[in-house]
Amino acid sequence: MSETTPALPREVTLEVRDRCLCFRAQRGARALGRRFDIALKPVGLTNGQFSILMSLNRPEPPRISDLAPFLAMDRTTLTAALKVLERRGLVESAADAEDKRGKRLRLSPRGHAILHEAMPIWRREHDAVEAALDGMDLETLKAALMKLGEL
Amino acid sequence: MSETTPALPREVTLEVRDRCLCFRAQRGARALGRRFDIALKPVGLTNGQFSILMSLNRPEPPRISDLAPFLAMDRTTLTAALKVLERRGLVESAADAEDKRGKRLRLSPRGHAILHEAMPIWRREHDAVEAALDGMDLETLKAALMKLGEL
DNA sequence: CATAATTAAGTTGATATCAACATGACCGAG
DNA sequence: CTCGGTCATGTTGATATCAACTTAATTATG
Repeated sequence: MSETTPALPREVTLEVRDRCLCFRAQRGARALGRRFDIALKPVGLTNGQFSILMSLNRPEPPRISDLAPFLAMDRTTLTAALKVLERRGLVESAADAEDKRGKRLRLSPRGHAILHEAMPIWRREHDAVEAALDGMDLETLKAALMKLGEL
Repeated sequence: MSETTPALPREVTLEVRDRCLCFRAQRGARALGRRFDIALKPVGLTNGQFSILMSLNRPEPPRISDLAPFLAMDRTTLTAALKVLERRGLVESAADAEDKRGKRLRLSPRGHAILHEAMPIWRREHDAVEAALDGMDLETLKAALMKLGEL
């Protein structure tokens, strides 16, 4: 006993700091999410709500379990998020006629309207972010992030 | 009143789907975080806890407000996360001798030990993720994510 | 058709995230 | 020295995140 644990060498920490994609992804996602949260605040949406509402704009109303993999989001997280959006009247849900286990989700008129309001903000903010990434290869970034989302 | 809101055109949704970095970053970060959470479970750490502990391994014990910008994390989020790590005895804190407002954070011996245990897992997992990104330009990805974290 | 396996959702409990607000410590101007 | 501004941190309330468990409906098997 009383065996002294050696301190984790500083070089190991620097190896992680230099390589870790997970850390960088969390960090970048937090910062970007915060930025869009602030920008979208005037219309009363968070970046996540904006993405969820946008993903509901489909010809065929999706079910929760269709959306979860698309958003790479846990199904139960989505359930909780939708509860808020339904309460606010932005999303409507109805039991699937074909399969009573399922639930079909669609944008309400107010849901459409709020997205309309949000679009100019999204465009302005997105342009600003792209400008800040000045010169970096956007296509590589987008492709890599999509790939990560499919892990 | 009763002015019918036009549905958000499908093309607008497709524009967002095609371009939105925020959506892709959240999605990728969720998937990647989940993956590391699962891999690190045997040692009892989440990806975020791993990153926080790792960022504490510095010659000079940092304060909360030094770490928050480094992690691009809200200060109060960090406070909450540290509470858990302190409770588990992985992190120790002490009031800054020079400035009693501040608090210096450092890894306990158990904190060092758990990082030791986590390292082989992190290496294996990170190698696997890099392999899955097969051929994509890692340096561009890392640089872009760092840049996003500084927004 | 009856029962087992599967599938879609919901619930619970723990942590994560952040804005808004509150407290106490430091510091500079007068 | 003291008062006003700033700084470091903490607290609260709302939502986000996910694993584990539960319920109800469907499907597959014998």
